[in-house]
Amino acid sequence: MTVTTDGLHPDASDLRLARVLAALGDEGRLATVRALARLGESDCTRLQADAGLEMSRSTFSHHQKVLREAGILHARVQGSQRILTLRKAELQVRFPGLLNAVLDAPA
Amino acid sequence: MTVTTDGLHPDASDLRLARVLAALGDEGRLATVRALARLGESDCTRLQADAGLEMSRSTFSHHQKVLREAGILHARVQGSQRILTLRKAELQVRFPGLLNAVLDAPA
DNA sequence: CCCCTTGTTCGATAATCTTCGATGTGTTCG
DNA sequence: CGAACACATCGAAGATTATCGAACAAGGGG
Repeated sequence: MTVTTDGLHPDASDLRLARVLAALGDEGRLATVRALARLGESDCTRLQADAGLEMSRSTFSHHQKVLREAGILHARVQGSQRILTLRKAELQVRFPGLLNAVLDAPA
Repeated sequence: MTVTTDGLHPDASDLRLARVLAALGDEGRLATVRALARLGESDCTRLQADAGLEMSRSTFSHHQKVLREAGILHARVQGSQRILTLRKAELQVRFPGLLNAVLDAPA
């Protein structure tokens, strides 16, 4: 059998539209997603800086968790840091055109 | 001169992405938008029923206001009722592909 | 082994959102 | 005019979310 979930990231088929939209419906999280799209991948510290977010580390961690639990980004452990990536392909399969529309939209 | 705003609906150029996404990031409001896309246009009472929303009239009015202030739908007065329509064209110009992606997405 | 860095989790507080019933406003109809 | 209808708005209660600092866990380097 194929294990499709790790308990941290929802399975691609479980992504719920309202939840994805709600996660993206916050300026800070939207900036985070845009920055991650530019960077391709990044650790948390750099991503927060690149997104221009002045908030505590714990608050950013919270927002990152919201994005992760909505299925928008993926985190993998690399040494002492977590490398974040957008789940572009899976989002495209489930909600065709959605992420691109968001990333291409004016600020 | 051209009057572009009526105080109730944001101007097309003022639509903010995060606000639009936040407005859509709620199951009830999402169902409302989907139903309105099917109906083309509708008064509030019928739209609420068609969207399958069991909530008080005042609560629906509140959600309708959130959608309107985000620039997603338009209300015009017709006699004693308000006729609601999606601002499809304006959304398409400002955020190409976004509304279609939402409407075409699986529930 | 200590310590610094990275990031999460917890507990508290503040802000925002949801929901309702009551009330108000304008419309239509008898 | 008066009742019935369609919605909006107000004010309050409850739920959810945002935010922070403190405490915690895991890695990497001296």
